Amino acid sequence: MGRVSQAQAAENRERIVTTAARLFRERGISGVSVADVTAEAGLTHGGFYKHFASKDALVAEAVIRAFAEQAAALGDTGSPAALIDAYLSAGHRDDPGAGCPSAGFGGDVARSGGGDATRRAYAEGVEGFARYLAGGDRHPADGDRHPTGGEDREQADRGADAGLATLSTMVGALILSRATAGTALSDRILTAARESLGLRDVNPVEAPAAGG
Amino acid sequence: MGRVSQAQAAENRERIVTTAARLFRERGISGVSVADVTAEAGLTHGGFYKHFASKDALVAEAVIRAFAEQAAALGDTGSPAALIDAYLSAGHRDDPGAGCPSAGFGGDVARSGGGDATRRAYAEGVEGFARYLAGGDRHPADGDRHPTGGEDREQADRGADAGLATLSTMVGALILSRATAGTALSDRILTAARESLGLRDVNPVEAPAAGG
DNA sequence: CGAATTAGATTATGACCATCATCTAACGAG
DNA sequence: CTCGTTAGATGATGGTCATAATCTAATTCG
Repeated sequence: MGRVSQAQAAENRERIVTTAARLFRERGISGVSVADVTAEAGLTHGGFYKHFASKDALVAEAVIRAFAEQAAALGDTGSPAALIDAYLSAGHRDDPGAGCPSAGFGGDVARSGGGDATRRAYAEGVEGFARYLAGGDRHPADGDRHPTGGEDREQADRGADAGLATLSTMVGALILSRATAGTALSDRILTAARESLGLRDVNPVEAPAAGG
Repeated sequence: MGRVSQAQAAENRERIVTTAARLFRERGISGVSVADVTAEAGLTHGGFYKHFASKDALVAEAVIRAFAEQAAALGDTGSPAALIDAYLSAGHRDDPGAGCPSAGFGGDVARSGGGDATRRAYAEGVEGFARYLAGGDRHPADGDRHPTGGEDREQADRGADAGLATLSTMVGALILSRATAGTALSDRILTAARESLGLRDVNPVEAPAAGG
């Protein structure tokens, strides 16, 4: 139809980004069309290019949004162990649309899906999440910079690298368990990764979905 | 043009599968058309359906082929440490077409790309590779069955789970490093995973491409 | 040698896609 | 109240895709 209030337009744009962040993680970037996103957001595809310059521009914003959602959810999680517990769960495996963007976008971004802005946003998000996993006190949404001073740089880097290794295990296990979902192997992968990361398997694989 | 000898036809089919196994890993399953594959194999897309029932059927065969190639290459590699060394290298990161199928097909298979036969082939390949990583003496191409007897089942499962955790770290690091290629983070991910898996970093990230 | 077979080329089909031009009606500034 | 602005709908464009029918010529078998 015709026009809509600025507030309504902003809300519509917001809904497009949020919907895209979910759909792209669920079905992959190339598996979701602009029409899919706008339809799911309750619009037609016509007005899309009044809001975004291209599909790639939306992808970049969706990646940023997904990492922001994850960062916000991380604040709610208690210990690192609790995070890993939720991350390596059947719930998280079965709900990629609300799940970890590092895992959900990884394969597509590797094939340069979404363009350069997307790649940069993704790398920043991964680095922030790894820093959080390393026990860094910095909020993961703070960006991609190291502590400016060189004082405890070595210490920070050591921690960051431990975070990157932990993240690799988590992302790899999640992707493998998703790709083998429905087989016995899928649960075994989650359990193996949980034990490898120090979770004595109190409550095995079943657990609620992780925010990221 | 017209017809071709049975030997030539078999060779053409073979080349289609081999080409597909490479292209799908490089650009993703949905990023490669039937015409792309046949053209790269030196044919036109017309005769494709004389060889395969559908694109999905080709995908399933390509997955099987990729895992078979990997299994063959594993025989050449020396120690497990040497394998991990080659796996978590810049060369492997930058050559996905010849690289690990567990990582290369993971994202696409998770979204049910390729159909059920593909998913089954993928799960078998992953399990075989994990068993190899666990130090299992069984050749990874042998399939997906556990030792039939229950005698050392627990021992075997413990080893298998260790293999699954190691594989998760390797696959996750490879995918993350590919998605962040071109940034400093990419190399740091590989290094962190190497150290986490017990490789004292004699020769850092540079190394020849891995067969798997 | 001759006929049935069939690999591969040509061409067509129907579906989908990103992007854009155009239309229209409501919003918001004056 | 009025009119320029613009969100969003409609519809078109040019492209790509998987799949398939048809045609051809070479091969292989009798």
